[in-house]
Amino acid sequence: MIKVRFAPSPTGYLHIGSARTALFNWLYAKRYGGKFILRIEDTDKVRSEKRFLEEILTDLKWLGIDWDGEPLYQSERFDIYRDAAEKLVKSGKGYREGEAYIFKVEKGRAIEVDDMIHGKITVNTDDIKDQVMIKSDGSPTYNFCCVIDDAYLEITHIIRGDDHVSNTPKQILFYEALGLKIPAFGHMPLIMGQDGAKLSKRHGGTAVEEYRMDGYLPQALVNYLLLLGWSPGGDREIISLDEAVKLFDINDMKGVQAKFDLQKLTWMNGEYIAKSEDSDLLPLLKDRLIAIPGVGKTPSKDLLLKVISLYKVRIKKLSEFAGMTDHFFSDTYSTEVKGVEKYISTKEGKDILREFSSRLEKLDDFSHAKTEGACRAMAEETKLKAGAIIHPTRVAVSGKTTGAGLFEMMEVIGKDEVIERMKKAAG
RNA sequence: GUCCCCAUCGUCUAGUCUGGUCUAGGACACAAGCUUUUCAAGCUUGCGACUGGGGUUCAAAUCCCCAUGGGGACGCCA
Repeated sequence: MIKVRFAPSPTGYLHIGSARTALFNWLYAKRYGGKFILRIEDTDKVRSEKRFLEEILTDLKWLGIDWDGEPLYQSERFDIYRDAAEKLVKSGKGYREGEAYIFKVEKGRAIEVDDMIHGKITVNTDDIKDQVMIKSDGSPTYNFCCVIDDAYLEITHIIRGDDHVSNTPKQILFYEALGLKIPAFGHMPLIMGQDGAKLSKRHGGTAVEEYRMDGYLPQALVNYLLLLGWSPGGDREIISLDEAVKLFDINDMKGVQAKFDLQKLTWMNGEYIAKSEDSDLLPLLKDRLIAIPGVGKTPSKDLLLKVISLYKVRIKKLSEFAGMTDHFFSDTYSTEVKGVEKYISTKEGKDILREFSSRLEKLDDFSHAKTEGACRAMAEETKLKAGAIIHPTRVAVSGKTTGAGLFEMMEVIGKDEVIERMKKAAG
């Protein structure tokens, strides 16, 4: 059976690159009906923190990645690592240097790795120094405990970032010395920033959590990450996790480093938001709305759903929603100074608002069809363009020059409030 | 410096393994237009790439070599 693992170190948040590694391992397991194991690499007892681990697990779940069984903690296995090192020293394959256990590397050998993504990689042991197995403080080195645990967990395929290719021959040496079965390896290229440098904060954030907070949908982030280094072939781009499980083939992974394009991720996020059900968006948007000053009380579900259906096509990130729609939920909404100056600080603007609001007042039915009819009729009679009425009204009612269609907006806000705002703006 | 990996539009990529159907396809971004009450969406069009040089072959984006460029690793970090 296929068995893969993801081995985060709880010394920080979940990096977007690590999330991608986890994602492809998970996909590989799901694709072939295998198991996906979590191993916590907490050998650095000083830097490892519980809160980091919790956040990593939260992020994985958020992305839709689940794991089999309980995670394995390396911090609980120091004795096992030491025993293995001890054995190698006793058999002459290693030596002591103070408290440390060092592995002796046999020179002049070629180590071949048949990488699932890169193909054959050959390294000469002349380029590998003797390797520390157990450090002077008693903790194991990464390469050593990694091998012991991967063998213990019976991992069949190790899929990880390219930054590990140089670790692989070292680890193979350990597998051989310990008489353990060597798994298959696949190294995927790293994600870079737009400028080709290592992905960092200035490229839009490296923590999965940051994207969650900024209002990216997990489906969008996963879809985007999927496309970085993998393609099912052809023109397919919008792919769900379920579909990816069916389509995934590690042979389709590219050996090329890809640059992280925040613009494309954001575009994709907008696509996912627009296609989401209003009711699915509601719980995600509600908390963000309540958090902004002025809204205070919890808006009604009915009102929220109406506004969501009007605005979900206009936002690219969930975080944009509150600022664009505050006028539906509060009378202390934000206003654009420029819009006010242009449309309602002028005499014409005020005249139009007075005239239009008095016409609206006479309506019993405040549906968008009726209010639009009133607007068109007024335009006809006064020889004004409809836009000349609409623009000042929009600013008076919403404080903004952009947004949903004016008449739909007015219908949602309601007659009394609309008239009040218009009169107030007209002075 | 040494070792390893990689190379198609600005970016992500299809095509490369199994040379010919590629005057290289799609998406993001950008530009123009249509639609239109604004914005967004939508539709149409445009811009835009096989890193360079040698081979192999009737034929190369596709195979080989070299150069160049990019990345990674050389920790008693993980």
